[in-house]
Amino acid sequence: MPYSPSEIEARWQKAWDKAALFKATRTADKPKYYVLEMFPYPSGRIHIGHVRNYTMGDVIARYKMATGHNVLHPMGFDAFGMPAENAAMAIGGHPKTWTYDNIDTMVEQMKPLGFAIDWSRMFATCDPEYYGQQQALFLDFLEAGLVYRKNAVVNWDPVDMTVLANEQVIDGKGWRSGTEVERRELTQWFFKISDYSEELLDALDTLDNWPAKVRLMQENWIGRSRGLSFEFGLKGAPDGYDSLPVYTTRPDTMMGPTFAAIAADHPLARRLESTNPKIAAFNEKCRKMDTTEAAMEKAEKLGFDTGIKAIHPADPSIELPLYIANFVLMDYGTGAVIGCPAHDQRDLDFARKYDLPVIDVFKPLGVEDDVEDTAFVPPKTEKVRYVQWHGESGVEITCQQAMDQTLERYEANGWGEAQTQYRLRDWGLSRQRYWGCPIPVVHCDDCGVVPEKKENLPVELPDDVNFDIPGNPLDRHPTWRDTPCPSCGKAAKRETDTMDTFVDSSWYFARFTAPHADTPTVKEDVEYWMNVDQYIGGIEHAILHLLYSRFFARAMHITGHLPKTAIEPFDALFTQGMVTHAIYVTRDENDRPVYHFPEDVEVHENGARLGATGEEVDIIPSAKMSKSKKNVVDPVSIIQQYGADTARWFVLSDSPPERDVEWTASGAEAANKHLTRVWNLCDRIAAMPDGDGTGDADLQKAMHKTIHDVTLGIDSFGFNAAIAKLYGFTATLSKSKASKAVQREAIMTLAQLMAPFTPHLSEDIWHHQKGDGLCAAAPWPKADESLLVDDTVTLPIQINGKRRAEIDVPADLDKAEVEKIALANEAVEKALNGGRPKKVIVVPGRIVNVVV
RNA sequence: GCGGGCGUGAUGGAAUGGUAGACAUAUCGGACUUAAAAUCCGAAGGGCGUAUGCCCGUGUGGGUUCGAGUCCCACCGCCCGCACCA
Repeated sequence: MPYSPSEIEARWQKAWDKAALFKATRTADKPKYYVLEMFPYPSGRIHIGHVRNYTMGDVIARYKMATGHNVLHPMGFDAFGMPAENAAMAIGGHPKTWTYDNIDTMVEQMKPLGFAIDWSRMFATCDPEYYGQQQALFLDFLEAGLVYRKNAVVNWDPVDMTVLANEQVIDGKGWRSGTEVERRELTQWFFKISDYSEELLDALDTLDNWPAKVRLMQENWIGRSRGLSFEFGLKGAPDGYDSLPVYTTRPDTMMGPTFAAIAADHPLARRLESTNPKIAAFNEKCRKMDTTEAAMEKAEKLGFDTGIKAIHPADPSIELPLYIANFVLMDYGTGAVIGCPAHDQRDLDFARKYDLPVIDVFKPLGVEDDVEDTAFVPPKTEKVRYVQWHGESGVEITCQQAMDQTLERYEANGWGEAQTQYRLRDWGLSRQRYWGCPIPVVHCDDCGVVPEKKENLPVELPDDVNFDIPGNPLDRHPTWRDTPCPSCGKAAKRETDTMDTFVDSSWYFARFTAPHADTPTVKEDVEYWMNVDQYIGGIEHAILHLLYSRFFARAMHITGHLPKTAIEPFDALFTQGMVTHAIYVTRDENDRPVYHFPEDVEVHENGARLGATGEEVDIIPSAKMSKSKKNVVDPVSIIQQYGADTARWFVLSDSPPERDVEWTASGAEAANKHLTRVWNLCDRIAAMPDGDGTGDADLQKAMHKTIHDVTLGIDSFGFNAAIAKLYGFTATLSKSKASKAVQREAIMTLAQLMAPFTPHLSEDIWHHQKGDGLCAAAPWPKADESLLVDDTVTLPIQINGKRRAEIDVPADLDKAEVEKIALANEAVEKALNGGRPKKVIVVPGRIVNVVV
């Protein structure tokens, strides 16, 4: 019988369904295991990257089932967000229809992959059942003081009359209108995540099973710094502005500042613009800038001299010019900075541009040169010579020591005080858009901002909206806004802002434990299933999503929705790589790139050409898949061509899971060949006559080594390495002359070890070999430790670190004996040339190095 | 600009500081076949050499070590994030 995946896969998926194998249930007799992949956005079709991501989770889920766990492996959709509205604007229709149609399509595409998912728990964040509970959480957070309102800046498109997301702002212009974007201040809702800066930072140390790089990125993002908080006296400022609070992380530079600067949105700058048209014009210019940090950092540094003088707190004779500058951010620190050009590149560029003096505070040891074009910014632990040191010169200490001593001195003299600051800002959750979770509050003329009553939840989105006119359809809906005030009952207006979609994804993992409950969570269920034992997702979520979720878990604990043990919701995190694909490109007459689908290209020995015209094609290897570059691989056609098992096997086979893997047709072909080989092998063994037993011991030994290696591989996310071992064992088995019973045991073990990757093929082999029950429900094989050790080992002998010979020695031979044998080796004797070795290093079981 | 990461044969990659290149692709050779495909077996980092073998080799330059792809420093290139993309 030929290997026929389409038939096999459908059959066994039905069998698993019937046995309800993947339904997550709470029982007392087994430990639980919760494995979760970051849920997808319903963009339309599944992507080969999804296949890889969910296969990784599925390997873990199936492995944990086989090792005796109650496994929770759910799937859902992160379904609110801009693309649905954009689609509604571009092609008509309704975001809701577009979203749910996409979800249906994607579920239909995912099911044939045979994932061990409990589909009964599926939900989308745009289900009123889900977002109604999210509104309940919001109300609890509000009551607990975790949410507040303040003014904040948004990107405003003056032509489309709408708020733009950062990604909709391209080079400072609106993506549709092409007009210059303005900054506009709106009153918006914020989560008090900054109150938890210290805790979120300190608790990173407990996340042992998170990648170190993610913890480091979060640490830097939260950004704890110890610095000096002080006030400049102001000379020539308007009444009521006598002093200016400033914070600096480099107190030692207080000995060399040459200017001070404030943000264009600083209250003082706003006060000045009301009477000075030039300042008003400058501030206006600053406000037209992109609001992203990257854009601010890259933009040309601009300043406006206000004419006001800032008086140095430690020495009133120092008067610094006060600028308004576009690189100072109002929402970090106090919105005012001290400029020390010699030791900050940005300050130096600014000083050179506006002809400000540059005062060296310290110099490298043994160097006299003054700072010219490059600021001197050594690591804080480096010892330098302070040429400006509280009136002295020539003090040699580290910057850190200088900062500490300066802080002490400033505090002692009452010039300022030491302060710990965090870079982390509060999380603004208001979005001026339709397709999101409505913020459940009401604005009443008499009572102000009033929370909606819980019994009135969910506050559902109205369906009768259209997107012909830009702006938020909730704002112009004729009736939706009208509602009685929950407090006094008078006519009032609903909040029309919706929530950031990051809110939706900040607690879905908890909701999966009781997805259809009429409270956000259910005590017994969260207590049983939380925490997520293994979370899997892209590195692009290293900061925002993961930090927001950590905050949310704390907030949910405070409001009684999560146990204390779940405030760090993800015990282990794994960040997986992308699936990439070569891009095929030719150039048109204007040298612009023209992209081609892989199926239109014929790859030949030294390149590729277009099938239709024979034109040579440039190959850009291993690029991120994108529709516009035509290098997207459709999982549906791969499954039709080769079957789900091949797709699953291949996406994990060639690269370590944390790295990108390039999809190649030849690689998929090879994976398919291998599965066919295993299938044929099963057939052959079933049909073979009983042998004489030669090689039984060798095959058993190889089998137990493979069990050991594959188990280790799965446990440590070494899926590609585990697959390499499975290739090796398949080759061993196919050449084996062992007896039928031993070969049968070997092929069944191979099927089991492959089952997390290729569950359908494994199930079929299991069935053919008459295994008990379902392979997916069979207990994981155990390696016999006694068969894992070899009696003899081959040791390489190095002479001066270069390999020159090999010796075979008993594995348990002691060091002195090994050294004796090594020194008697021909190559070693030749190198020694009758002399004695300077040193002999013997690493048991590893290597011998003779130094001559 | 700031923060984080990555860089190994023709290609994807393997390698607790211990024989660099496992496994796979592409390539080449052989078996089978009238032939091709499929399948099976085998070769293979580069250079020199009939060969035992010798030299070189993990982005570049330096350092630590008996020993470095792995650790440290600097540089180059690419990727991710930068708070309203999901």
